[in-house]
Amino acid sequence: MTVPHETRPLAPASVPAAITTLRVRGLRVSAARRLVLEALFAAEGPVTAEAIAAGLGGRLPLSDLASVYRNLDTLEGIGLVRHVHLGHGPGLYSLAGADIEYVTCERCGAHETLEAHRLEAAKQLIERETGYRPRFTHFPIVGICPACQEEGHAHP
Amino acid sequence: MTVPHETRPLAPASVPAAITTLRVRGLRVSAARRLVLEALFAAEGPVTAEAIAAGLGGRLPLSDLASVYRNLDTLEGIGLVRHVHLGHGPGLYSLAGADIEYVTCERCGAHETLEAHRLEAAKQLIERETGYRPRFTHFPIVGICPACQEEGHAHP
DNA sequence: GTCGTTGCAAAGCGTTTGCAACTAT
DNA sequence: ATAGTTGCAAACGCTTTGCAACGAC
Repeated sequence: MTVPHETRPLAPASVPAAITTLRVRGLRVSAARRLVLEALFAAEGPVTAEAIAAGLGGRLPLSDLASVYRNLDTLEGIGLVRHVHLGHGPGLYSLAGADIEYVTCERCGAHETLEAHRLEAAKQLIERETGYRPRFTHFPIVGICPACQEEGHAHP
Repeated sequence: MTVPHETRPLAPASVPAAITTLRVRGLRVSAARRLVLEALFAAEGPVTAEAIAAGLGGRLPLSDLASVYRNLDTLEGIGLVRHVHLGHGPGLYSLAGADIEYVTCERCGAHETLEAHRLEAAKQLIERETGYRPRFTHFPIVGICPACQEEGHAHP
């Protein structure tokens, strides 16, 4: 998915609900695909494909990493899943529910989630100034968190 | 450099000026290092390490890609160079001159540069709302450019 | 039976690292 | 002479791809 979220997020309420969506779209319901969904429902917060493949550290069966990536991509394509890039590490995947945006600290990696409407005023200023309509869902706002600001500007 | 720009940007005026900075810092002035600087001065806009190693497509001698990365890192460490990640591709390097920030389109990859002060009001709103002080120099604002907005929200 | 999907292995991309040879100081 | 630096090759982390076997429909 080069351009995610072109489909409106569907905010699945449960694994069965998500599976119904799969069937409606004519996609098959395989064990591997079901596992990805279960992992995303079981996880608290966004997780790596690696973590899903590892069964969230033992809570679920292992699956093949390549298949996890393929399934995440498929699920993202139909709007059930989204992912965000916080800093340089691996992408973090989650269910495509509420309209969530991210802020992350480029110094310590801390991050926060925000309901999109809280940034609406700022986004409109940016749009007026640049013409671009900002979306902090796939790539976050990157800056310096409060704790790192207090540490002065010295190297840790 | 995990956290770039900790040193104030020095805005070198010319290759000789940058080389003076190298000497002041006690760093050696090798041919490879000089070539990286020449490439950055010769390039119009930010360029990939690959492009520098390729001599900007013939305009300069070839150099070793690993050395280019090491030198870019060194030069960034002393504040002569910065780099930005626009989308998923390779990092783009430039001389650390004026306080420039970026906006990029996640749909078509277009991007614009902005003097940082133009976004000051928006950044203050974000800081008030999140506590984070935004910096769009290393990671840009990502959104949808005017052209892609007009194309509606359909897939291309 | 068909065709989407899987698991495995291998490749891909951008970047970093180990190391002996080199060279700026 | 003594570091810092180079070039090469090999590894890295994350993600994608080719392909035969498999399984949902």
